[in-house]
Amino acid sequence: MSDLSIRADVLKAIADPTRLEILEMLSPQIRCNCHFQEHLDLAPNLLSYHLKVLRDAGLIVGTKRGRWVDYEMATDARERVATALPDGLRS
Amino acid sequence: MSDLSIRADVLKAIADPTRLEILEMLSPQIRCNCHFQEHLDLAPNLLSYHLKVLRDAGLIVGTKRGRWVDYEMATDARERVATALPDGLRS
DNA sequence: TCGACACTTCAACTGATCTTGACATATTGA
DNA sequence: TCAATATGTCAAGATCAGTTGAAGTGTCGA
Repeated sequence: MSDLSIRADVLKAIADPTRLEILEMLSPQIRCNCHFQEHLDLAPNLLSYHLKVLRDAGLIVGTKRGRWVDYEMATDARERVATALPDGLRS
Repeated sequence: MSDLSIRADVLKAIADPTRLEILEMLSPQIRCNCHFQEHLDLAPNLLSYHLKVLRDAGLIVGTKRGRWVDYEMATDARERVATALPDGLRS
């Protein structure tokens, strides 16, 4: 996997309206899956899919708590995104 | 078109290895299409397609110069991307 | 231990995006 | 003007991501 592909994958993970909304909700709070469920008119399995894309990209981390899962932004999420962006577009 | 979709579209435009490479080449130089042609082992029409995606997203601007086209980063490209990013991931 | 609940995984479908090849346009130099 | 060059457009096919419904896993309380 080339460096460029990895960077593209991180950006692809963010480049979706639903996932943008999830990420907004996680800045800077920790949220349980059920919170998204309530606010995002989305089938539970579809929500699970989008969370998995964000997890796989290393942008969020999920922690099981009983029968729930809490999600939070990964500590290096911001850095990951900054690295993925092309030089001239980093703010 | 919702705000989230627009933001997602800007990010989608960047979220591709070829287009990331094009954007790198444009930071901060102006390049003619032929420059990409030389450095990006890509069919000319395919290159044209990727440049169009970036143009449509408002991230680059093309200027005809004789039979060539010069491309440069749009002046507000950085701002566009910063706006598209979710709150917690802006650097 | 059983059923309900929260969440995830899987396989199939659909629509979007990427890629290709053929063709179109516009500019330059012979 | 004509051929060559640089770039762009179009339509078709291939590939990938999002969505759906059904089935699976693990946890809790009765």
